[in-house]
Amino acid sequence: MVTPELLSTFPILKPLPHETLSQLASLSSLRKFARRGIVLNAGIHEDAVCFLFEGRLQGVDFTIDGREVGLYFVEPGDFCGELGLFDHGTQPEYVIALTAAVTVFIPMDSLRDIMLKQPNIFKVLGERLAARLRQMTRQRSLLGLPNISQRVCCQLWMLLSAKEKNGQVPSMINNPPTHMEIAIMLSLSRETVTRVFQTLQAKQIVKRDGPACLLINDPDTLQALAEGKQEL
Amino acid sequence: MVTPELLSTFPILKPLPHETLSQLASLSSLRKFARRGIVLNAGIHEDAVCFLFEGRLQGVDFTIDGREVGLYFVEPGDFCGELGLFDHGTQPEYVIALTAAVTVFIPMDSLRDIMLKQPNIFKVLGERLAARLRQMTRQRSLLGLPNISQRVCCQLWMLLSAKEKNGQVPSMINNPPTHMEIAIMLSLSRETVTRVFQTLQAKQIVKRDGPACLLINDPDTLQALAEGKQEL
DNA sequence: TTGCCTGGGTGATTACAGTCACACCACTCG
DNA sequence: CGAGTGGTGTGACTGTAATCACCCAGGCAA
Repeated sequence: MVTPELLSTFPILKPLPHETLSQLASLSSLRKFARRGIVLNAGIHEDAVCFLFEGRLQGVDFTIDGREVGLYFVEPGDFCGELGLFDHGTQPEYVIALTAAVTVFIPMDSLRDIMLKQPNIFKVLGERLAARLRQMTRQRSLLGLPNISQRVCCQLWMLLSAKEKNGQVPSMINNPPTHMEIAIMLSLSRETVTRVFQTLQAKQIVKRDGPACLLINDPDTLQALAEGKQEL
Repeated sequence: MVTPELLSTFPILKPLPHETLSQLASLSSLRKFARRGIVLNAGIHEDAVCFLFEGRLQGVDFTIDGREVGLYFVEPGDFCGELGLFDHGTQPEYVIALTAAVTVFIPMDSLRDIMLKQPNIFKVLGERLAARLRQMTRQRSLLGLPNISQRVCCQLWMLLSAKEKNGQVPSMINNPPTHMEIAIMLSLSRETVTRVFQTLQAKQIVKRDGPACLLINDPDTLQALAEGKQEL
């Protein structure tokens, strides 16, 4: 079902010897999810790490009063649910499928064994953890912004890749998050996000190009807005 | 200046052989900070990890518009600035002293060497990173709460130790954060925090016991408020 | 003693984001 | 085909937290 070749498409597993990959592959399982499917459950000991092959996932938490909170996105080639590798703890947040998704579940125990034996893998996993922490810190400081349109613009700006920021390629966001998804990432209401987008479109700063693409016409202005140098 | 004995008071360093500790100690330096002193700078490659011996530190970030954002506290025996150990990156957030503080700075390179040689230390550091990630996730979901008093109560609840929550010891918070410090952790204004505290005091749920201690008279009600089961 | 600073307390005012209520459009799936 | 659904667009209304302005008490230094 899962081949070593499939596993080696994931950057983090690529350096592993073929033999190890074969072994891992035999233990892993391919799992598909429909849109809105629950990939990982919060609060329980998930026994596998989830590698994303196709689609888009999102880590979400819920406040005590049941409100959804968006934490991060998972893109193809990336993985999630790895925290238990380090501390044997429970999965801290839910992971849901934003689109139909194809994933590979690799048993956590096996992966942990490999990680402890292969310092380079351990190292890469540590780096990943560090990166996630950095990302959360950035996201947290976003939430501190009192100006709401700035918050939205900042989030939009963070969704752009480094390349696009340099103007090396025309800026666009493929399969952009829905207004609702942006809203829960920023602790805003959906309507508020819609209204900000309306203004951005009216000012020709962004433009919808079909439902699956958002063109950023004027990245410079967007950046200025994100940095609070300009008012919307 | 720094003795191996001093280093071994830190739980994470305790398991290290005396020889290693001596070596580390000779490379480390003792640094004292006044209240409001900057312990670690954001955005630069800090070349040491900071271990806290006495006092209380706080990780803070700043939004683009200069607003302060409280991230986490560091208590004696704990450390901060360890992210670079994993990814050689820059320090993501500032760390400032909330009170006068005594710290030991251990060079990051030496610590990284030790960590890579001693898997058990690597493991503990990984656990720490995981714990911080979990804590940030909890804090993030706090910020999603639309009801402001609930947010404050939830934060207060998180500041209580597990023991105190079980009612094994009388609940109190020593050297509680100032209203301002709570405000920046929750993205609120100082006045709003004060008003919530006023209400809590009027309802005998909490009580000031001098400037250095906050008594929690009624932990159960506090918990109910934090969980939104009760309105303030 | 007199400042001076920090932390806390309080009212009046106001901006503004949430909420609710709809309408609209593009789908897809029986 | 129509029904249903998910994403979006918009107005009216309202609650509420930020802001501003001020006061007070305690600690500390000169």
